[in-house]
Amino acid sequence: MKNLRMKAARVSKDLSQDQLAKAIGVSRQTINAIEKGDYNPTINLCIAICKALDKTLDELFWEEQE
Amino acid sequence: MKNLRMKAARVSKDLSQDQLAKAIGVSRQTINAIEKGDYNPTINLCIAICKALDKTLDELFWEEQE
DNA sequence: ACATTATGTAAAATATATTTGACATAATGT
DNA sequence: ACATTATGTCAAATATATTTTACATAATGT
Repeated sequence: MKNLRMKAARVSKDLSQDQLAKAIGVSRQTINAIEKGDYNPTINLCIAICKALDKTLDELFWEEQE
Repeated sequence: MKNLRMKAARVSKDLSQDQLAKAIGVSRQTINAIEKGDYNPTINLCIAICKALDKTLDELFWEEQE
């Protein structure tokens, strides 16, 4: 299950995976893996991603909301 | 930083740390550590906790909301 | 056509989340 | 006073998140 909401939020901020990774302080592969799915990041990393993208946990990581 | 919101949600469901742990399929120590704070659980575990307690990620793990 | 940036992916190493087993104490009920 | 449940905490072991290095390909611009 890809995380398309996260990818959309990143792209709408005009950030590459690499730029987002550096802004947060993790590797590009980690960002790539989270967007790709089948990954289980830590909550602190999710929170850092949310802050960088101006979103909340529910908006990016809670289950499909319509 | 203790997670008092999670503890409150658990207590209001009349669940012990041990009962919640078993319901989710993790160890009691993990639940204890998360409530105690200074812990960095994975997002999947957070989601499992939220579901067990009928809460969302923002309600239990997003920063202090007033 | 060439160079550059962005993305997808893999294997080995490292950091850290989680478990297991154990012990101590507080709280509650009988 | 005793038994039982709930919680707090620790150390060693195990599982897994994350990094590092590396290579391949798609997309874009010149």
